[in-house]
Amino acid sequence: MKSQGQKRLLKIYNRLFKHFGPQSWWPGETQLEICVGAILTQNTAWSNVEKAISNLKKENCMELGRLKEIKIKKLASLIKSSGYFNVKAERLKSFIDYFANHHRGNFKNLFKEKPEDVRHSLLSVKGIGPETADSILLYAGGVPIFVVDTYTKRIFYRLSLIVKTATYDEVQSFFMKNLPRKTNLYNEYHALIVMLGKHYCKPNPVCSPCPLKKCPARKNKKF
DNA sequence: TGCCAGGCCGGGT
DNA sequence: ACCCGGCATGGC
Repeated sequence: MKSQGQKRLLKIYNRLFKHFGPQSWWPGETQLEICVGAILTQNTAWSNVEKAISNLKKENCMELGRLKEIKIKKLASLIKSSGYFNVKAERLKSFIDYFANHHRGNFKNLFKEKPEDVRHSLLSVKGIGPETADSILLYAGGVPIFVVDTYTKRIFYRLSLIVKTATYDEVQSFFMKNLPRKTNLYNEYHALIVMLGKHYCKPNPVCSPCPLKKCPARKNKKF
């Protein structure tokens, strides 16, 4: 027996999927690249991250050994376009150190632990918070865990499905309680939410062509 | 031009 | 336990 919440979330998903088509995330070729991208895109437009990733590749630095050796200043200069380049260089380094030291730089080793344990240890790495950890779990590890971001909160608050003050964990469990635990569904759903958010769901609600017709922000209501 | 972008940390209350 | 400033580039 499906609850109202379950039906509503699936309906929204279907509408977004129909509108935008399959997203086939993550936009990265390797598991390492997904992790790097997840850190670089923190509070940053993906277009800025792309340049940084292309710089890293150009210097053959999208590779564990090189990332271990590279000096922090050099790394920062390569990822400049992604913003916060000093903190992000530190964060990349702390992830790389953790990954190399605890898992011998092998993703099979990382993901063979229980997902809760992987999440917990990722969160203990300085610079990796819940969204980055969950992005790594879902998109690099194929773990069925729902990724929450600012768009998710904004959109589903406007749809009155969550409260304004809902925490990351609260929003995540709302989705996971109301959706089947399917990696592919979570993968596409989050990607579609980002797509919607980028193009239609700005902080200042002026969203007339938004495919979610029930969203009150279409009428420029204040939130 | 100011606002915004696929967060997170650390210090202060 | 919350709250807030700091971190920074690039696109519109």
